[in-house]
Amino acid sequence: MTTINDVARAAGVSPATVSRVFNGGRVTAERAERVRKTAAELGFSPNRVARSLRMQRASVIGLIIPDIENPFFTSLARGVEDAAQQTNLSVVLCNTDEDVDKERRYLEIAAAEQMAGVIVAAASRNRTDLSVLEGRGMPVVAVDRRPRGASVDAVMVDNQHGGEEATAHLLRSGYRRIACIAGPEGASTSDDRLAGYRAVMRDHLRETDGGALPPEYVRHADFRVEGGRSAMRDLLALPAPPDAVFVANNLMTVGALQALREAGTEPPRTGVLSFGDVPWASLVRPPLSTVQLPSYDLGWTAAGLLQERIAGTERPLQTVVLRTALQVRESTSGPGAQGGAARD
Amino acid sequence: MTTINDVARAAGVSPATVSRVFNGGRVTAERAERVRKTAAELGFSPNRVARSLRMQRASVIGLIIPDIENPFFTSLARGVEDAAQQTNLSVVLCNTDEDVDKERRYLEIAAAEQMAGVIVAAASRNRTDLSVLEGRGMPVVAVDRRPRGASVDAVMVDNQHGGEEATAHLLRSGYRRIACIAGPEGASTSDDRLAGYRAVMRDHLRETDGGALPPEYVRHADFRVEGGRSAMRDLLALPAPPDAVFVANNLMTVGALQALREAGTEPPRTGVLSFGDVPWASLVRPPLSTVQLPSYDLGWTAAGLLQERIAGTERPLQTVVLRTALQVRESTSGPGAQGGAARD
DNA sequence: CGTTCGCGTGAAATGGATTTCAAGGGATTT
DNA sequence: AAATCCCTTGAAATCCATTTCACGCGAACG
Repeated sequence: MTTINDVARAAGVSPATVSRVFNGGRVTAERAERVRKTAAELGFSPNRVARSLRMQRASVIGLIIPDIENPFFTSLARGVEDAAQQTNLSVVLCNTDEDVDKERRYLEIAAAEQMAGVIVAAASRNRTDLSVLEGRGMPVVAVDRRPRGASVDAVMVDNQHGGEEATAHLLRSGYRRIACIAGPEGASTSDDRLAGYRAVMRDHLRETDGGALPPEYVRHADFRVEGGRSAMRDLLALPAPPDAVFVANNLMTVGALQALREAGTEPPRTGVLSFGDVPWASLVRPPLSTVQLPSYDLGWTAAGLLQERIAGTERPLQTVVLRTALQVRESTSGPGAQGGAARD
Repeated sequence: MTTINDVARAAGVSPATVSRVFNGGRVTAERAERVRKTAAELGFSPNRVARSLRMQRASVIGLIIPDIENPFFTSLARGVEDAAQQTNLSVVLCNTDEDVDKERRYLEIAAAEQMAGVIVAAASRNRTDLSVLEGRGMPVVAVDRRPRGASVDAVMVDNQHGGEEATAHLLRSGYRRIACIAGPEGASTSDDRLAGYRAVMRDHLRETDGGALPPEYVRHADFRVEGGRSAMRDLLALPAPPDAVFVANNLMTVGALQALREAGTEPPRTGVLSFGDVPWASLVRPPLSTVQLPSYDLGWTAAGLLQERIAGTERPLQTVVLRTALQVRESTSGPGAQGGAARD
């Protein structure tokens, strides 16, 4: 491998000068040209490891996500990548598999590799511990979930608003007995969505004198396919089953749809509104309305904040909240569309 | 940050001894214990950057894939990751977006970061150039596609066999006019699958005196959703449209299904067999049979080969070919199942 | 004309771990 | 008792780019 010294010798200058040529130091034009030419001839590219060691910082940022197979996170990753490319930072992706231990290992690696910064979608709000990084003063941005007690910039989704939007849409479509399959209790991503659902339902019931929200209409599951499926089964087994359901994440929606199919009451007979885009939603028949998460923008924005920090800005900690967007996909929506026909 | 020197001073030994304690050198038990204790107290962990610089090799392997949003590659990534974890190598993922330039940048980064090795699913068989890595003697394993002219270990899928299996299954299910939506001409992953299709169809037609395979039954598309959709539309517009189609990758299958839905001839009226698992296939109604790609094992095997190379084995270059597995998912399969009923 | 300022330059220090080499000490062999 | 050997240990070299510091030269200024 050709080093900076080889280039220096060949060009008849000192290594310092070569370094300056590549890093914007002051060098006379004539020399700079000579160095560049020699470097090109020798196929020199600076050794990033040596540079990182000296600079105490690598030109790599870490992106730590809990589930690489969830399209939400891959789309987020694309956002980060595209934003990072603008400053010549490269992104390395680490998949924690929702495992706090695995996550800790990756956080340690990020620290030990002296990455320029880390964007982390925490595996757990309680148990994820960012102190390894904070202790070293490493720039960190949390996305989607902000670990408790962490003093970091964050980019979040307006989950409550999304929950409201989703529930309101189901009401508008004519459904009335609307249930909710929420995520794990205590997870803020789930609690906020649920709060949005509750708020809209409460208002609606008050206006229509509809009584109270049946407590059994709220189920907690684990954000996974299986959990959504069994929660939906439970709901369908109720004496007064719901005519629609707001599902708090995409994977559980897949499960809920499976349960509905088994029971033969698929949408639009039973309304389904998913929080988060269901992968390949176009394949689902009929098409499903969803609350779209701004996953790409989440990543893009987080990368932006991180780069500001890396550049050394001193602005106070910042939390950016991005809104969801309702995507209506039903051609003929509402319980009447098929339900009515079935009654004939 | 506490360094190896801090530990050495605190423990009253030389840095060399501390290094030996952590890297399996010979140190008397009593001293080793003291060093370990001091290191723990000081919270010392070796600086990976410095280590990489000295060792001329990082403890990281690069995994370069063309599309992080394709479940095939994410599953492959999981395989690599799980295998790598066993030797304390960490995996960094780079997404090339099927873009040869972006890929080249990542290859250069891998070289400059002195990664221990690279697993690459090439963006292009012709234009991907691994010489940056080969020049430095860096261990490389190709997965899924082997770039032309590269002297590297490889792990491939038995694409021809998969194509045969798929086509034979459609025949067994009772379909006769079977078309094929292949990938881009020249891509080996596509050509081999197509070859499998052709071989089985030729045999079948010969046996049944069915004449020649209509050339218009073979369409080439781009391995993407849109391509699959328009290819399927073209097929349906033929004077004698096929009654089944073998689609050469998962994304095009999604497109083909969309086109079939538009035309109202969804499976099983028109048979569909996808090469590669269709994501969330359980949502598709009715369930789809697929040729399962051993994506996870592809990754796992590649990581194994890579680790052998990293360890310095001298065995000759090796290509491992993994077989596909037909996954039958139809409950009532074949054109008669619904087609017959419709005729009544 | 002498001083100051600014700029370009190279020598050398720096970052932190690994590894070679030589030396020292204890045990074993002759 | 002397010679040999093996094992442990630390000093110092090494990996390579960046950056500080000091020097020297030419221009500008008093």
